[in-house]
Amino acid sequence: MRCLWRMEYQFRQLEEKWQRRWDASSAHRVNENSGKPKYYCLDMFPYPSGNGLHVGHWRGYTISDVWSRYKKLQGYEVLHPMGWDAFGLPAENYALQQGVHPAKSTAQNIANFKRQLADISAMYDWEREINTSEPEYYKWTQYFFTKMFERGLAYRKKMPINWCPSCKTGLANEEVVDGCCDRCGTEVTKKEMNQWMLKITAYADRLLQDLDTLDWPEKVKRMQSAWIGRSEGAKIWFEIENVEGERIEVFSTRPDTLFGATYMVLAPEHPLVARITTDACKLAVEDYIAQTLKKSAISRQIVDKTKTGAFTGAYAINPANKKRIPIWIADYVLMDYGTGAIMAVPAHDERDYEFAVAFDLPIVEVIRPEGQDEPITNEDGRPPLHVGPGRLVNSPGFDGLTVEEGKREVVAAMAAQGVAEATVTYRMRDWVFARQRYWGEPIPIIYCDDCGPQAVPEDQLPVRLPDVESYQPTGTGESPLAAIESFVNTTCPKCGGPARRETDTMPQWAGSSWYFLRYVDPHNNKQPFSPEAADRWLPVDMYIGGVEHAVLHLLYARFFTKVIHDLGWTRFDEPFQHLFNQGMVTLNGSKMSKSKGNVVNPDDMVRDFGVDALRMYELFVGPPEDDAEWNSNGLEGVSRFLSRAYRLVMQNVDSPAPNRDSLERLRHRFLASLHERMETFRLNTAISAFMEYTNALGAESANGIDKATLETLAITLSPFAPHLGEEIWERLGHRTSVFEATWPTYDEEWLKDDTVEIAVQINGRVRARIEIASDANDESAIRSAKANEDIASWIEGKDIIKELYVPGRLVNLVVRQ
RNA sequence: GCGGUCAUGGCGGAAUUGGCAGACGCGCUAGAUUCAGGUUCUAGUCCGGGCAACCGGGUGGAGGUUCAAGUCCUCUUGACCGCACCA
Repeated sequence: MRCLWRMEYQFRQLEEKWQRRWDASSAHRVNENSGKPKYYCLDMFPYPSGNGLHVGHWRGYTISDVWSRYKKLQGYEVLHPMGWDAFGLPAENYALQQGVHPAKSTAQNIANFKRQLADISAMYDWEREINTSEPEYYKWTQYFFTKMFERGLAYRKKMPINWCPSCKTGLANEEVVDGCCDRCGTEVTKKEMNQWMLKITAYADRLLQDLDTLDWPEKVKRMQSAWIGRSEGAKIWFEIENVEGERIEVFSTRPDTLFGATYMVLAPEHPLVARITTDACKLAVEDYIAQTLKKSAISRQIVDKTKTGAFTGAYAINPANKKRIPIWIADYVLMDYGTGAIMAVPAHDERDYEFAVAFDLPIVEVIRPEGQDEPITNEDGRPPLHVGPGRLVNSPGFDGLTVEEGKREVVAAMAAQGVAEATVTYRMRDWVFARQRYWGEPIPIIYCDDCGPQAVPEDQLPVRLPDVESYQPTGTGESPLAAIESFVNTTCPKCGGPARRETDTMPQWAGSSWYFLRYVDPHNNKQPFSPEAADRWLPVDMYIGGVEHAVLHLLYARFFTKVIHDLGWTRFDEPFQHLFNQGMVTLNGSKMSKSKGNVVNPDDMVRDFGVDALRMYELFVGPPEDDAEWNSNGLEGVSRFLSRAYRLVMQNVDSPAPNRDSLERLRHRFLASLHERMETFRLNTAISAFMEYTNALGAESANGIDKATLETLAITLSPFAPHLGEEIWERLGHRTSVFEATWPTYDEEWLKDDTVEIAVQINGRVRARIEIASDANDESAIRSAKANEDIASWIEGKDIIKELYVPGRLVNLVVRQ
């Protein structure tokens, strides 16, 4: 007997050994000149929080690394980088809470994250590590902002924006979830501020249309599409009685119902409200506006949908039939959407109907369902609500048209009179891009009294974030930078005169909107990246991360990529060809988080079971896209498998058996099965394939295992368990890394058998199993089935009314009862 | 309210897309080894009946299409996700 200790799977020594070798040989460096086809596999880079990694974070990183190594073995030059999304609220709030300068706490957190990430043994090329908070990086984030400014895509506007009273900063619409701050959960208020905005709405149509070209989960595409919220309709202008020079502009998706507009509603914040309200109504209107402002965003939108409102005393003229219609204000009309004003058609809109009932306003039917001749009246004497299709009525000149025809013709007729125009409206708003916080990229704009706002020229970038003692948010609507004279006071790049710097910073999402471009050329100090390198590596072939960024990062990154494309930097205009959202890991049914106290620490798991075992369990725990409940027993199962596999290999590695057909057949079948499962990304079942294979090899091991089998195991296991793969490969006598090897292919010939066992069914129930030639035709298969003695008793004396053979699977005989 | 996803043993989950339901792992039962225990190995394990061969039932529920349904269709129950007065 050989030394027993060599048979045991000593994962700790083994893993340390290979990690040292990989480090020493810079095994994970990308070779730009290999001549191999490229593959870009990217993780959503983390913001380095103080909490460190748990086994849930491991899952996505493991999936992407297994995939990267698989692609490498398939002959691709794989770019698999990692970096830090280090600017922004999470990092800054953590720093404030700890009382440590964000630069310092961020550096500490990065060091800790990097140590923990190293445990995964992913093939990250750390030579390409990037950090969005370093001047070498954010110089270029600022550069792209100046380019947007020059193109009119970055502009300043005074408007009420979302404000988080706890984080003391303005927020983008995308950062407000259910009326609360996405970061801290505090209820968001409105604040009138002069803001930097990015004109993402100019790209709305492209962002929507190009979704079709992406290999992304349908769910994420639906979310982005809903967020963009394109709707076609018309602008219509209404004259106001006794008010000259002003018209009310509304947006409607149902211009066909214009004749049924019996009143109008303005949002309480609408600028015309004060102008048109009559003296008699002034008190009630002002009272209602005050009430509305008191209501928070939540109660206005979610909790209470009862219709309230106030009459302004003013009347508008319906341009279609010249009727006087009252103008109301109500909080069910939102200033943020469309024009902040609507024409109300109570007969054909649920909300308008409720409002009309509540305030006893007239309801006029203008769309009648197909096949109905007479008007219908409810018990309360009102026409019923009808939102579906039908034909126009009570619309002189348009009666009898369908809804679709009506939309076209009414708009055409009104447009001819200059009171309407077909148009498209989006739900998506422009991107509020300024934050009144310290820890972000300073917005590179200089205000000159003579020349106006000027972009900081490229040769003066980066505008460095000053190193200061006090970085607490002020809450006044000004950034902490505003108090730093030496930062604020500067000279105008155009006229050289005294000028002031913009003191707001960029949001957390700025740096991550183009980081995937920097990885291809991370040390370039002349350009954000080399266009040649970008066009060589991008778009990203596989982007892996959580679904929580569906309408934040993923939308912003697409927008930036399109802008950068339009600036002439790249040929592509979509960054991520294939997106994969991994499911989260739960414990006791809920997402792991430090605050819930249900985190499983990967450091402990690595210590007890090893890196390879934890990697494999992260996949084996369930389908990669589904949420999965953590179960340490499952980890033990995988660990046992690795021990068995290791033992099986080590028993045979020094004197492999000669090749034989039974092993060759098993091997090709395993490879076929593994191939199928890898290509369909069913990584949990790929692990099962290994278990099935080694179980089958266990039965063969009495006669020894051949070298081809052992090499196959080494190569195919290595994406999952890279240390074990390398070890086996080396023990087989190879001097180069297993990752220099080629993923083995299978031969269809070995998948075939001379005979095959099929089921014989009577009326769809399995009654026997028979062995037949695999190339048997229908006739002979059915003959064999009938000849079977178990089947004989089932068909004896009965009429067979149908018989069929599904090749290689089953025979079904249908008999009359 | 609108849109979407899903439901399979004691548990996590398989099922080449309409063709033998329950692969693989966990857990459990029995035995062997070691023995202080764990480890390791062998066999069994959807439910009911039977010593057994075998028989009957079975993929949330009710119908339907089909020679054949976890898979397709209709209705229904429950869970989860996204959006939510978007004109």
